[in-house]
Amino acid sequence: MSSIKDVAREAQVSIATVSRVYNNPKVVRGKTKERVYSAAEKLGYTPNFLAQTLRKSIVGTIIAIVPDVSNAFFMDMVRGIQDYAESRGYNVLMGHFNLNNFDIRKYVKLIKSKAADGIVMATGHNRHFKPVKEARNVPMVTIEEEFMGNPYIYVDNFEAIKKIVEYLAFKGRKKMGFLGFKTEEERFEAFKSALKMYGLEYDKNMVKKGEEVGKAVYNSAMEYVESLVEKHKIPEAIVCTSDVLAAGAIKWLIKSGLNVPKDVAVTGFDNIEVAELVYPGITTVEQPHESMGHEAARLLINKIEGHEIAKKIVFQTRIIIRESA
Amino acid sequence: MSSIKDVAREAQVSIATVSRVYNNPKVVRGKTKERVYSAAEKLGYTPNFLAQTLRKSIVGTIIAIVPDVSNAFFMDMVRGIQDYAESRGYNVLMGHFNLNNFDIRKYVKLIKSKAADGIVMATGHNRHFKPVKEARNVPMVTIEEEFMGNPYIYVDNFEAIKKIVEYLAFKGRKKMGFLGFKTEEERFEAFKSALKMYGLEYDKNMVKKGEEVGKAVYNSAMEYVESLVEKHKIPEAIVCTSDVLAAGAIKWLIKSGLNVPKDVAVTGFDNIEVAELVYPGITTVEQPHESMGHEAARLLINKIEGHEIAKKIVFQTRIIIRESA
DNA sequence: GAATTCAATGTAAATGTTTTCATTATCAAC
DNA sequence: GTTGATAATGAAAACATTTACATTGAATTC
Repeated sequence: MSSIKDVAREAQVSIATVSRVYNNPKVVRGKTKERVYSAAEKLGYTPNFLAQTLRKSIVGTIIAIVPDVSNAFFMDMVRGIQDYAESRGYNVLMGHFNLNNFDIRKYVKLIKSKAADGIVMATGHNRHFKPVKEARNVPMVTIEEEFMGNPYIYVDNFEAIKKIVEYLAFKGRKKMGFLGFKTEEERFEAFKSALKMYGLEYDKNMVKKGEEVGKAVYNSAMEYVESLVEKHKIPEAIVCTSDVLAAGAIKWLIKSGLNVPKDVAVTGFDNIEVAELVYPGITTVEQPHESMGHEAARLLINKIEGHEIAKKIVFQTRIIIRESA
Repeated sequence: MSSIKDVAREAQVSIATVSRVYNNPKVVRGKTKERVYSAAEKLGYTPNFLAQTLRKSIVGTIIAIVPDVSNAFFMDMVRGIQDYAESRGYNVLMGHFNLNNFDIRKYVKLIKSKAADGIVMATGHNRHFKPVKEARNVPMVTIEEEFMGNPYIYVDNFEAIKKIVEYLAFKGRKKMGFLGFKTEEERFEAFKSALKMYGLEYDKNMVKKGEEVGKAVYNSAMEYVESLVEKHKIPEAIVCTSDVLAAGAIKWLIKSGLNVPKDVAVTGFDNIEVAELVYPGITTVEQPHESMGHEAARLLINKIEGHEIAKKIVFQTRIIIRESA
């Protein structure tokens, strides 16, 4: 690989001039510029990123940490992050979160060692995650939940679930079940509180909060429906905390000879492709994943570049009505 | 940020010694090491990644380019890439591919400027992608299709589709339709060739090859089924080139009052979560996405580190039988 | 024609490391 | 107490840049 030195020699100028041609072209004479350009072309020169950033001490890379489950949800978010980062000239380094084997210090180290400037974290479990002292001064923005007092992107789960229950109640459904995961407390609380609000009875037998390890999502839905059938406790509606869960529930309900939505209405959460793809289409809560990623990246980059930024950005959800409820 | 210099001063040793403590600890005396460690601790020192790689001229970053559609397929692949890269101490930079707005030169530049060492490319469209002269000497491994003579990871589409048709024929299905995209020529050819092999008739009316721009996947399935119904040309089986297409087809078939698989059998491709999630579960071809990513990363990193590597790695597919066929 | 100004370019320091080579300290053997 | 060998450390070059400061040269003004 040829360096700036080689180009300088070839073009018969100093290295400073070559550097200027790339960083501040207007200060160098047209003719000299020409010489430099053709020398660079001839030698196939590209400025060395490492040396540049070492000198300028601005890296231009952010880390995006998402769970390592293959969910379209996170893929969309990553895309939002990436698109925006790109528009600001930043690169995105992939990080991944694994519930039973995650050490954020690995990523913090990348920041401290100047391999990257900041972190967008969307684990879905920040809340259950101990603060890490090394991460104290690392520019970080989280999605969905707060972490260590950093700015975060928030979706009003409480409001969303409330709207869903309201919709179901409005449609005349009384006995409602809940299918979610242990970590989604806010949504569960919202469910219970909404039931109360609409004068509906809460039945513990119709609730399942799974463990969420690995690919248990599908099994969780299956077990849930099986236990309902076994107990002869069939709700008139099931509120699920994700579209994947809802799809699973629908599948098993149909298999058990029940009709969705006639016998049992089912609602999801996320509005990912699956919600549209299955039959019946899933009535669900839309989360603007891509925009969330977008905003997270925007906050982070602004912070990195020293601007004052918001502490919290709240996104509105809306209900998408399809056939399942 | 404190540098190696600061630590050296604090510990009263030379910078060389500090460096050695981190890179080659056994050559420095225990007591000195102690001094250095506590100085580093006190100053919160982390070696500067940029300076390190500048000096060692080994970067330790690869770029993973995947399409920007939110498909679990690619998410799995990225995970495979990332997991393996991590195990070799490499970071993964996200790149994304957009059919009508993709310029690989952006990524090539990152390599040339030493921001990264190589590229794993999984666009699904390499074949239709013009060679780029700048990319000539860039370490690159592609997935699914060859590109510019680089090593690639291959799945035998021909064989896979053949197996699917064989299975359907074996089940007594005669009139078969095909739903895929224009770019998937190999699978289409395989379909036609397999029909011939089993003495079945090819009916142009039962074929759709969509354009595949953006999120058209779902619509494509809908239009396909609608046109079949309109023409009163209902096949006994439909071979789809992805699970998403299959799910869409199933949904619209059911909506049209047809029974899957009784009236129409439907098969997918990929074996992503959706295949398990919908009802009826989709009979499909399993592609080992994660392993493919894994192998791609392995090849690339070996190439980067100067080892001799394979030109082509072929993965075996297998049929996963569920309810839809 | 000398003085002044300004545009264009060059020199050299600085960024934070690793590593080669040279030097010094330590210790055993005679 | 020398000598020699070896272990531990230091000095400085090298990696590829950017940039503050200095220098040059030409044009402008008087």
